[in-house]
Amino acid sequence: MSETQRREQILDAVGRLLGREGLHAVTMRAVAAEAGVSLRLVQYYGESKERLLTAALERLADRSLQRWRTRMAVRGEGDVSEAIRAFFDEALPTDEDGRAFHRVGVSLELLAITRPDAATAAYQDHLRGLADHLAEVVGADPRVGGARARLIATQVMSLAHGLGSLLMAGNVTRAQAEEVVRDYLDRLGPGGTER
Amino acid sequence: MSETQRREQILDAVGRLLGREGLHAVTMRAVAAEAGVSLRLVQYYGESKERLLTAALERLADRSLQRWRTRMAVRGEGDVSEAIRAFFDEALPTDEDGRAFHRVGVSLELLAITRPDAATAAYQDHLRGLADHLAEVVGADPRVGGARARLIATQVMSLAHGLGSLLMAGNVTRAQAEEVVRDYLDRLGPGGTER
DNA sequence: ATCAACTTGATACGAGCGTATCATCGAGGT
DNA sequence: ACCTCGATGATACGCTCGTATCAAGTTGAT
Repeated sequence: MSETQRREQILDAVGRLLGREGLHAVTMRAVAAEAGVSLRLVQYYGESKERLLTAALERLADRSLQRWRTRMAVRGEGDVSEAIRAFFDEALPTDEDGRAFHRVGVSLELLAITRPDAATAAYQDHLRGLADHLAEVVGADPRVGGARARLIATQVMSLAHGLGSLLMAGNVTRAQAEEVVRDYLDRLGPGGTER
Repeated sequence: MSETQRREQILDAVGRLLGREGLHAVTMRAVAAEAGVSLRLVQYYGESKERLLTAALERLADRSLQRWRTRMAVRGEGDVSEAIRAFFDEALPTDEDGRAFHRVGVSLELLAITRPDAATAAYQDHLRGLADHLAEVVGADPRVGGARARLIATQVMSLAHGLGSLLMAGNVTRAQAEEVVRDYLDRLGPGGTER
């Protein structure tokens, strides 16, 4: 097995643990068991727990961004509000995959908030990448200015993040969340450009 | 020193630790040091770490809700969008207190998400209490129906939570956050009732 | 004053953590 | 064929964690 394959095998295990049980479940030994390798191998490729976590989080952030990018690319043109709706659809934790991703996100957020870590950089990179791309999609509509596209992107990301949290906590149902999104989009205007 | 004073002294120490350094910093020994008491006392009043954490989180949640309640009460009547603006003002982590509270919130969220804990109940209670009160304030306007008030409350809470995360991560500036809020309120309509 | 019940402190214990050590394996260049 | 060096496994070390234990101190009713 090649070095990069080994590395991916281990980083994937970290990702699965994060998604399934959260940050506290990620120990070197748990990663080894999840990946089906020895503890020594996790040390060998991960170097240290901090490096391992950072690498895994960067990988996950990259992946999510890329997944979102390809989804948008395949969708092609279309209404801006349609694109935003697709973003919500992708971002809200409605299935187990989405919930796992949300757990990863909250873990990363907590890490970034409470430690002057390298995780901070990973989190910021991820947010910036997402915001950039979303602003680009919104700004593709000629009726929307660049600065306004950025604002809407921030607003949409915020709403999606917060709504995701309420959804995960069981504080709102999926139907209620969808209604909130629909209402937001309605008020944004059919072209996403009103005001 | 009375029993309840002791209890508060210790729970406050937990709260300070959570706000300053996050969930991972809360150990029985760290709580003891922060409260200036012996480890044994923390055990004695906290019973166990899980109970201690749960009690501290419930206390913090209650407090924040109460603070928000009194703030709204003192404000008295006024425009609905004015009340929502005040909510954002209170909820967004713009000063160190607000940031500490946000750290507590994320800690609680992660706990609620990754463990079938008692923390889950505390988190849900807090969210529900906040949503109830916010919906009540919004619904006080005769132009807003009850169901719609609930929807707006959910939307506002989501936006505030998500925007707070972006703010904490340094992904948006305070000015940008305020602009996003202003834009949202503008689109909501002067009476908070449009559509 | 006495005794019982509750408080407080010092210390110990077992478990799990991240990390380090050391020996063995296996493939590739010479 | 040999030798070298990265890859892998088994095991150990030191630390911190939550919790338990035991003794001493304190308080209040009688």
